[in-house]
Amino acid sequence: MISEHFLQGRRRSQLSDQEKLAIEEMLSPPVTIPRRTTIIRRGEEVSRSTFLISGFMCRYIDDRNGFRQFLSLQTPGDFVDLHGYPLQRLDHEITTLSECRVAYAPHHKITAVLERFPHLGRMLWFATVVDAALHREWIFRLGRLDAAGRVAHFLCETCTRLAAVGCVTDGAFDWPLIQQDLAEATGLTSVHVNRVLRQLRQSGWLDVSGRRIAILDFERLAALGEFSDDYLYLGDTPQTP
Amino acid sequence: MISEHFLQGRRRSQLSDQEKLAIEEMLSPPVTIPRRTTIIRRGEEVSRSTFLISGFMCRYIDDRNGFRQFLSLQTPGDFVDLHGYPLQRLDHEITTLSECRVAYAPHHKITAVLERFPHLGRMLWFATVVDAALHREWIFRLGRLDAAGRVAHFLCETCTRLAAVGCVTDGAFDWPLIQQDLAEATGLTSVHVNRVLRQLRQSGWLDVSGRRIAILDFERLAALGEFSDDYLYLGDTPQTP
DNA sequence: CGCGATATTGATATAGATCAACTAATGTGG
DNA sequence: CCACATTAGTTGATCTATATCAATATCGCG
Repeated sequence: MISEHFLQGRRRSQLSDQEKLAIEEMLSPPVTIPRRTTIIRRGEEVSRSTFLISGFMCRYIDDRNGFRQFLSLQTPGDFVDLHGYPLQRLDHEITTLSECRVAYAPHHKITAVLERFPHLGRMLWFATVVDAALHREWIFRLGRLDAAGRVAHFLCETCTRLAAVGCVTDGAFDWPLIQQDLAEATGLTSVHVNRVLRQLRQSGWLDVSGRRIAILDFERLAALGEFSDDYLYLGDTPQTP
Repeated sequence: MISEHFLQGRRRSQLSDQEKLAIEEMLSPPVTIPRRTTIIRRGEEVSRSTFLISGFMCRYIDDRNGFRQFLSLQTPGDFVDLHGYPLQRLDHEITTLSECRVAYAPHHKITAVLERFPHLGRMLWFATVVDAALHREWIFRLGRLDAAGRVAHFLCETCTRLAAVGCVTDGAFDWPLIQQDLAEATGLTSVHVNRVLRQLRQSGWLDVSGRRIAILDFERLAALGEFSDDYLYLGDTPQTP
């Protein structure tokens, strides 16, 4: 099942078998996109949304001088631009960081499905407001944490999200981001990210080798980054209205 | 009409008279809240959402040491915590900055109304994803702009939003925020905000007097803050699906 | 009028940026 | 499979924007 990771670890259990099937039916056959490919540009009108099956993507905004600010890291199971369905025009770019497997949901199909399954509409709405909750935590991270805290917080968040979709083994996960990407996510320079990583490595809290990261001391990283996973809305299953 | 400013300047024209009436009916009678009153705390379960009729509110997250990061400034016509409807538990605090007039929408009433008016559901969804678009721009602002740019961008955004609901005359609007608030919105200290404001005042781009702000040179401020209003989704009225 | 809250200014400290090599990987065509 | 090119990572030296600390001035209100 293509969308098996959608809302996994959140309220997926509230989806009926019929609804899960309906999601599958609104998705096109999966396609593969090479790494570092931009699939949406700011200002673009969109008529379909992208579901990420495997790989990493990110959303970002470029400033006047081409400096880039990441807005989100997208991991398997994310409906990357579901907000494009109500918005119809996007205010940011989207690009692949690794080779990605995706399936598209044409907006007219979403509309058709939601007419038959109104409750599924609330679940999709829920997915977009969780996305906004992540944005809020990013604002906090950039506004109030120092360099080490930002990196730690970002890694804790990513690890927790990846764990929820089964992409973490023994605290380690694939990591296609280069240090420049980390810098663009945390509002730092790549030079400073490099120094922060060294510090975390030397403390024995982290291991970054090649294209993989191992979190060795999650507790300490979480303390450093003032991370708590409540804003991810994992694990709880109150009824979606 | 209590909710006359809801989605004003956006897709309000798509609301039928019946739908506008339905919104009115899901709102409780307006109440007044004194300035600097916290109405929601992080982690709190919510069973109603708050519509802001007049006054200013803000959402924020406190860090471990009580330092505060604003996540948003809420202006008249905002459905401040509509995302609480699908989320059911909030990940941030909400407080009034000035005396505010609000009306509450109990979630069970929203549910009832949406059953009768599915299209209204898409409009509410649209309102929450626009809110997320603002969050994204705040991430950009904090991650990529310097102090003066952040202040300028924030003021341009606020002025544009207030203008859309008719709260700006001759570039001037009420301003209950103290410099400490501006600092908490822009990730700076109040001392530095003070210096940036002086600079903008001396350049003749701005006039801050008492509890009012006048934007004297919007163009230059917008250039300084790399502001463009596209992410506010004003003025266009593509059909909400 | 007087007191607490807010704004302003100056002096000094510092986290992180910038600039500039240099090294280590990774990839590629012959 | 090697030679070379390209990309990514690392380190040191220096600079600068903003924080911090501290004092004073002004505002708004009871």
